[in-house]
Amino acid sequence: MNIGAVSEKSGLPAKTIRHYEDIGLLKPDRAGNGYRDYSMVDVHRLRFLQRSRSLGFSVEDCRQLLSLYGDSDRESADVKAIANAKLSDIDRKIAELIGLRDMLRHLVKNCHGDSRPDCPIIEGLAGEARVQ
Amino acid sequence: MNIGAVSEKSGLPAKTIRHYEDIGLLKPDRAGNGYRDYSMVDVHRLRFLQRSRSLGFSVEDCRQLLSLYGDSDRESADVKAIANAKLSDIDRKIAELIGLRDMLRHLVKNCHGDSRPDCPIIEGLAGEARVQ
DNA sequence: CTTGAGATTCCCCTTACTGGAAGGTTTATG
DNA sequence: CATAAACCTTCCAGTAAGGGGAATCTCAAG
Repeated sequence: MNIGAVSEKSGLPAKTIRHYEDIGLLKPDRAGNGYRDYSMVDVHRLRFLQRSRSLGFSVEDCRQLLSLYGDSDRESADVKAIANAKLSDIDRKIAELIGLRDMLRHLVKNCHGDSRPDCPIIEGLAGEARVQ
Repeated sequence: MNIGAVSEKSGLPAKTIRHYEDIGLLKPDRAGNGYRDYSMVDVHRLRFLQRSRSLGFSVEDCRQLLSLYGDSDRESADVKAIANAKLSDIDRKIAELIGLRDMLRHLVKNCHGDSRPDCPIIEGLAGEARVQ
């Protein structure tokens, strides 16, 4: 599969896919003409990268997550530790997104017509920032 | 309030806070000694930036979100449109995080001891990528 | 009054892409 | 077959969003 098809299937620009190869996140075969030749496994890795990058995980986070199944030398205990750490991150992100969503919903609801909302949304914006 | 205190309250490094000022996301007062002097509103904006950046929103997304309450010239319909667009993004992100979490949980559960997991997790990694 | 913590600016470095040039390949068309 | 469009290659340079660290200044404590 050529890079264009993979780009479409993964939702990532070809530039980014080549970049991920440069930094060692995948190593597609090469066809006789020099074109990169991707497998479905590559597509899966790239879709995964697209998802987790857009959710705020760093490339190094993604590399760890990808190593969870890709590295057959890795010990199971190690896999579990990494996965559990990432699970905490994910739970926190979910909670924060829900907070953000509720805040925005409140803003939309209290935004009644022709002038700016007069609710004290600014405090909601900051999450649990009730410090002083 | 000096930048150190604000850094602690917002969870952002001082460097980043100055950077956000450089790109126009806030404009703290200056004390007589030249030090930046932050208000609680600044702290709220920064906490908000910290949260939404870590959730994968770009700085420009954040700028729009911040403008939802900061710009008194903005029309309400405009506010609603932006907020609703961001709400869709947030809902999608939440769904993706939940998918990621379930995938990782499955991995942890099926990771029984001393060798690499033998479940076909690689397909789970790619989300709903059942294309061919 | 000096010493250490914290502030300032400035400049360069890093991460993670992104755009564009210059050129080779494949595919569709006259 | 020719040739043009579409797609691929590498390479180099630029952007976005900070981070490191020097040189200097200021504030609080002893």
